[in-house]
Formats: sequence, structure tokens, C-alpha cells
Amino acid sequence: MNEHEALTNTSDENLRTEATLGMIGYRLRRAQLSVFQQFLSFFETLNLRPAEYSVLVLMEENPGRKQSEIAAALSIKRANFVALVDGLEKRGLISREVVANDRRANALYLTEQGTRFLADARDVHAKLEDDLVAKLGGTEQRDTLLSLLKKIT
Amino acid sequence: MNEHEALTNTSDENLRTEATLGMIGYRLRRAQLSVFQQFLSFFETLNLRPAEYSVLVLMEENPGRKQSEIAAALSIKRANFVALVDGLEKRGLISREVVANDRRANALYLTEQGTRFLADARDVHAKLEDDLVAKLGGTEQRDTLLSLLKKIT
DNA sequence: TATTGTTATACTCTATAACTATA
DNA sequence: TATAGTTATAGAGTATAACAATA
Repeated sequence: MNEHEALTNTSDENLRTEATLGMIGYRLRRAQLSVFQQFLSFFETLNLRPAEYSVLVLMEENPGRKQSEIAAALSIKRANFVALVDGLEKRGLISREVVANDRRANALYLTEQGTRFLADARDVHAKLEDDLVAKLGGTEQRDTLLSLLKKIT
Repeated sequence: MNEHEALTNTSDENLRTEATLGMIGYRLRRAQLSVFQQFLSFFETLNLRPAEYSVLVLMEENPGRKQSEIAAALSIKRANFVALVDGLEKRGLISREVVANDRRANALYLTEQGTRFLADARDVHAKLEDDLVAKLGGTEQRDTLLSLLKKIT
């Protein structure tokens, strides 16, 4: 019998988790991990990571922007962005082009193949969003969630 | 003049970000990073990471539980949990005790110092939560957020 | 045979410093 | 001097395999 026996609680009972689960940060983290896991599952056949998808979407909406601009808009350090762009370029989804008046910079474009690929990816992503909206209970709740997340960020 | 010039958009204009910002996963990730950054800032003087704080809170509510139980409740792999527990033990905040009827297992307890430390940490965390509630616009919105995050996880 | 804690290891993500070529 | 892209590197966080002690 050790000094802690009176407090010992090694039964099979579930742990008390009210405090941890009540933390905004903890809940946010778990929800984010859950959604990213879902993302990886949905995008397994397309072999695309969340960051890569966000880059393709942003590039299509902003063709010809510099690497550093796309990276900054997603809060990706430009040093870390190089390998990500390398990967997409090697897969033929995007191209780096020279900027006429600034030979230091790369302008980023989706290739035709990349545009087709992104169309497929958008379809997959729409399914994921639909799945999440269903879990949330409707588009109104989705909008509420996005608005609350925006306030926090 | 290259083939893309008509589409080139290297002006100083802000990028179009509607699509990325409308993704639930993206917004979740950014909000989570933002809150964790805040956490690190608030807990800088206490030198405590989010995972360590959640462990201390869970241990106080569940004294004498096995390492593997605490780890599992937080979805931390038991292999990765060893170093985390080592750190808290070396700081004198927790102790590993022998479980009477199972000499394989460690029962985890807060030390007296750990209990005092956690009281301080809880105060700091309360300030962080208050800060987030203020950003969200009130406790009602906080409850709404937690409930929506729960549905997603 | 299975479980607990542990070690070793590898992979991803992220952060910083320093280089090059241009501006 | 400053900036864009790049390389190298280091630190977290996370995942798996394998081992010793014990059940």
C-alpha cells in the first residue's frame, strides 16, 4: 500500500475529460486534425496534401503571381515553399515562368494538366465540404462556424 | 512578351482569397495555429506547451492513472508520451509511482509543486479563454463554437 | 500471448541563416 | 542595400517497429 493508494484510480472507468474538452484550443486542435485526416483520406487517390490543394486553388484564382506572393498569402515561409512548388512542377501541374521586368522572380501558372487536375480536386473537396456541412447540421451552421473561426484568427 | 502576359497579374493588388478562406479545413487550421501561438505567448514565463498543459489538467482530474491511459485520452502515442512525462518529472511537477498489482505500469501523480504550478497555469489559461471569448463576442458564441467543433470531430 | 513502458528511427511541418542573382 | 528564390539545417510533432519486464 503506497502513500497514494487512497487517490489511486486505476479502474476501467473512463477518465474525466470535462476540463480538457472545454478548452477552446484543445477542441480546435482536435477538430482540425480530424478534418485534415478526412482530407488525406478523400485525396488519397489524387495524392494531394492540404497545403498543395490550397496552393493550386490560390494559383488558379491569381495566375502569374510571384512565388513569394502565393507563399505569403498562405503564411508559408518562402524557403519551405520551394519544395512544395518543386513537387507540383515535377508532376506537371504548374509551371514557373520568367517575369519580364524582374528576372529574380518566378511567376506561377497552372498548366492545362494542372487545370484539369484541379477540377477533379475541387469535386473531391466539394464532397468533403458536403460531408462536413452534414455533420454540422446545415449550411447555416457552417457559416456560423466560419464566422466564429474568422473572429478568432 | 510571353504567352501568359494577358493573364499575368504581378501588380501590388491583394490576392483573391475567397476560395481558400471559404474552406472549413483551412479556416480551422488558421484559427488553431492562431490560438496555439497565443497559448505559447501567454505561457512563455511558465515555459509550458499546450500538450503539457492538457496532460497536467487531465492528471489532476484523474490522479493515479497509468501513463498509457492519460496518453490515450489525449490521442498521444505512448512512445511519444515518454519524453513528455520525462520533462514534467524532471521539473518536479509530476511523479511516476509503482502500481501495486501491475508492476509493468506507472501511475501518474501531480507533486505538491506540480499542483501549485497548475494553479498558476490555470489562471493564465483562464486569461487566454477570456481573451478568446471576448474575440468571439461572448460566452454564448463560445458555447456555439465548442458545440460545432464537437460535431466535426 | 498480450500489455506497459521504453528506445530508436523516420517522416512531415516549420523556422532561421546564409548564399546567388538580380534590383 | 534590399529582394526573390534557393539551400542547408535544426527543431518540433507524429508514426511505427522492436525490445525487456511483466501479466
